Amino acid sequence: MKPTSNTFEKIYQIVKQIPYGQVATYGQIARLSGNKNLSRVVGYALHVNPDPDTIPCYRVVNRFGQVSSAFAFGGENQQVKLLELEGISVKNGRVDLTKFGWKKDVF
DNA sequence: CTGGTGACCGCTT
DNA sequence: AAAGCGGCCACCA
Repeated sequence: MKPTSNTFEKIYQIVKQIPYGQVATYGQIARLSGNKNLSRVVGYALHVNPDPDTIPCYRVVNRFGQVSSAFAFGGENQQVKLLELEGISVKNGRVDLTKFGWKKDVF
């Protein structure tokens, strides 16, 4: 059991729902969580990342498809590497949300 | 207890 | 059209 706040749990739930080979944005997760302004808390939620095994925070990027610098959960290159391993082309730390953006509609 | 910050985004003027 | 500002939640000092 985790006395974690309901909001955090929701965020983790959404991030866990991110399919393979796709990336979601903080705003998107925040919106799906219920409050669009939760975007900030989303970042914090991944920051604590209590379950990096279930929460692929590396699949979460900002609205510009750019990976945050503070991410560095084990190496900025590691983050980009993981995305590339998923089949996501990372250009200069940037991802094409137009191609890899989490589109629930298409899926 | 209060103030301020933070892996952000959207809206208003 | 562009620019600036606020807002929500949680944690830290």
